[in-house]
Amino acid sequence: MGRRERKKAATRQALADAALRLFLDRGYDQVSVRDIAEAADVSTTTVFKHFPSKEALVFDQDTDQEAALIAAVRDRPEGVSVPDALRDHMLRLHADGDDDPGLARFIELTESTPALREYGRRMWMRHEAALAAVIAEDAGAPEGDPACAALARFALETVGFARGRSDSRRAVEAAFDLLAHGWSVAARRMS
Amino acid sequence: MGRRERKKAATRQALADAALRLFLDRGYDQVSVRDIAEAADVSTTTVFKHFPSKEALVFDQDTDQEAALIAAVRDRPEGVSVPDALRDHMLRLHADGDDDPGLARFIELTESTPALREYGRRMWMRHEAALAAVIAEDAGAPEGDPACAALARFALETVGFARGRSDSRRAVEAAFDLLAHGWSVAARRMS
DNA sequence: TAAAAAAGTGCAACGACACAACTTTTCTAG
DNA sequence: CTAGAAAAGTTGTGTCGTTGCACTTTTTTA
Repeated sequence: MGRRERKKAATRQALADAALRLFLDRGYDQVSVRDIAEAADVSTTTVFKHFPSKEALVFDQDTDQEAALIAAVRDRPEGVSVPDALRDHMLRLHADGDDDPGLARFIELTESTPALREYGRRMWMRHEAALAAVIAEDAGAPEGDPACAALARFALETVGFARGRSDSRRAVEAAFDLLAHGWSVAARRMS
Repeated sequence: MGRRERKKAATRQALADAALRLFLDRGYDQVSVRDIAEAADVSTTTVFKHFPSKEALVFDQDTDQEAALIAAVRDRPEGVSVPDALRDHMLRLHADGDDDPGLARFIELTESTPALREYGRRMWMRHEAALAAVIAEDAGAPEGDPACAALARFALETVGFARGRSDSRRAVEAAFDLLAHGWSVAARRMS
């Protein structure tokens, strides 16, 4: 990696770090892009050369969730259904927030800020097509099969559904209970 | 109704009309709030006294969809399950767009504009709590029961899910097929 | 009927973001 | 090793959505 790309990555990182620090400190709406630019010692417009929007500053680290999602379906243990594998994956995601306090702070920030909640949801839902594709492939259904797409959509929705609910674990389980039975019938029809 | 309220309603209507006309004519992003204000001969600030945001100008007519939704569940014919009743309701909504050309233009506008799509979705999803409540009441489940809430959320999601899909009717049906079986099991457990 | 409460309206301004012109830095071809 | 292409960064300027403050008008109450 050349010096150029290293410097670019460095400014990008500096911006994301400064943004997160300021957001956690003062709250998202109380920090302007100018503040962030100044904290990272660059001009305001430079921020938008690195990030498409103010919200994108928060969701910098792309912890390739899509790959994990796909792996959860494809590499599930023998005898486990697709909905069950997805349910376990979602519950695991929830559990991650419980031990890492930094991640918990991050989640609390994104949940309490409407703009960030929406943005995060959009990012998360982008994986619908990819998830639907693995499900279809796994079930031997044609690409773009509505039942597979619906399962993908609903499964992804569960994390948004669980938020703000008193018992989020139970909410996820109830949601997947709803999906599991219908899926077993649909899957039987396919193969 | 006093003279004051009449004038207020008049300006509000003038704004909504001007906005819709301009949006359909030039496209949402090509029309500024200042344009709309000028077309209705008021100042820019006045627009926001009547509507909370630019998007709200489009969704002016509140065709109380929530009541229809609740009625679809509560007044469903004997022997029809809740998911089936909701599926029929959603399919009926889709059919509405096919005969009224004005509504079709409106839908096309909201679907092709990202900001409007998001806003419309948020408005639509607001009914989740109310829908979950009737479902719970109907099933004899406690208020806030996760399974009922999940069914409400997923049922509302189906309209967003069907959009942009080649065969939207089939998409809705596939989605409800997924829900119906799981629901019959859950409902059995309750009563 | 006078005063106070409430509602309507507008000006100026802020914050996010786009765009263009220009400078500086890094990479690459000869 | 150097000239110049290419990319990164800066500055300035402007647009658009949205809001706070001040002002005016209408309605209500004493």
